[in-house]
Amino acid sequence: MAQSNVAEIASIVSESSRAAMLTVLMDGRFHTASELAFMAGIKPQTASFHLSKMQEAGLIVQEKQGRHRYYGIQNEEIAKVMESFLFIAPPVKIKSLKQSSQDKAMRYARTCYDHLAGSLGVQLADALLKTGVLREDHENFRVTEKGELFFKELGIPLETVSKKRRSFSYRCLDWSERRHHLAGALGQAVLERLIELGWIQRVPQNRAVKVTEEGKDGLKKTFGIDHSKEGT
Amino acid sequence: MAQSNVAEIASIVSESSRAAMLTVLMDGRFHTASELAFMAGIKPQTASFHLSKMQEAGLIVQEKQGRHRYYGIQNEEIAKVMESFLFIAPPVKIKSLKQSSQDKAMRYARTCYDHLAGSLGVQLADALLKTGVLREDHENFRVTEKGELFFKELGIPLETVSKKRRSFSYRCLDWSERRHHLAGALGQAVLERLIELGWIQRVPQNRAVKVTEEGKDGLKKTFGIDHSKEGT
DNA sequence: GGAATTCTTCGATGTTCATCGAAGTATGGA
DNA sequence: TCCATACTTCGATGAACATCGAAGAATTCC
Repeated sequence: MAQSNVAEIASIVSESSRAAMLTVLMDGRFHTASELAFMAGIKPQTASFHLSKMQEAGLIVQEKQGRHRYYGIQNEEIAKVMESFLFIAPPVKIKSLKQSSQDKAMRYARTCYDHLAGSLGVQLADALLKTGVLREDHENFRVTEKGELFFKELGIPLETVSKKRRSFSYRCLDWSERRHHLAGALGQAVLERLIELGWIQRVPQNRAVKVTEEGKDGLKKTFGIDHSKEGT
Repeated sequence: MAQSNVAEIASIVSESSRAAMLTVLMDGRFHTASELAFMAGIKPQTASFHLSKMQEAGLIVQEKQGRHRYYGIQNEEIAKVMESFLFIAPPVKIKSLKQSSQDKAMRYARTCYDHLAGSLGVQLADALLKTGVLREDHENFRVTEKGELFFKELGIPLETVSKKRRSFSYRCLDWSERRHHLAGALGQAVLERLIELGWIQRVPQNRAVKVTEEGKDGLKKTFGIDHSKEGT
């Protein structure tokens, strides 16, 4: 009767190999087909089959580069929905000490698609609100006059950022904190800049990011974020 | 490898009969097993099988009443994720004139779990913000002092509403409007009150709601909402 | 107590779909 | 030109699972 297309999207995500690949892609970076196959523990043929299926469904995009094919999440909205899944997905059973510390690290700070999430991401958004750099404006954050100066001093040229044809600065819900953090082009720019400054570093294996010693200092001075403990 | 539980939840929703039943349940009301079976176009046995599966997964809850078993969406979070699915699900292909006007009506005003959504829901939240009844406060709306008086006059006793053990007044994202509307216990209370006042009426077949003649008048006077056209 | 209703459990059936081996296409390098 | 790499398409296999008939449990009505 009331055949909904919700089922179609869900059926894509429901397969464990595909879900695994999507989870990998949630780091916001592009990955090759064979890399994704390896991460999901399947043969390249099978991965190819799944990837084309997900591409057809509009969940991911492909970019050819020589004999490699790079795959990435289609856009922010897809990433957002994937993230929202974690809201109701039962918490992962922690089996090992290693997993436990990984989980802790992820909850503290991770990338969500192309911006910063986790406790650190939420603290950052909070700090920017509190100091009047950003203001809440319906679904989005808005940069105040004071904010324009702030980002300039931080080394983020807003003119360039706002030229990209995507939503500039919207609020993204954080599954571990259940609070919003900063997303959109501005969120991406901030993440990039923090990495560039050497304040945080991506962890190669997963979406977690690590705060460096300079980072602790810089985050304290620039944003007033004091963090006594963090994940491994 | 990195077996995610996201896949488990998705696999529940991915089956078309289950998706159909969940869609029906998204009106926020409880329905009997046989009613859901009929709506999904399957035999009672099959529906029973699906319902127990969804219950086990924590998506829905059961309530026994005599020889009937009533099923409903587990909680707001589940409803929220279901709603967020519609964000990325491709728009339904409109085949008939009837479908087209149904779609129009749904977009104009519908229930989202237990509160008001659609264009009307968003307009309402906007109006309450503009007049200073509510204020945005992170993920939630907050009732101002002025607001307390407002709701009292509207016939909604806030003391009673806030006693319920659930989030009082949070912001829910609207798939058709891509804007937030009012959810939580307060959102439910407002919907109930508007129905009680006879300003809006539920449509039996689906989640759409209809604004009555008194409703047009009342919404205009109380909230300043002027609506020139609505769906059928 | 007996009949009707509402829903569930069990078992058999058939279809859908993920998987991988084998073979085919494109790209890059020697 | 030939080979290696990266990825795809095709076809066969096997397993998971939705479906429904039949029969069983629980409840209400007479």
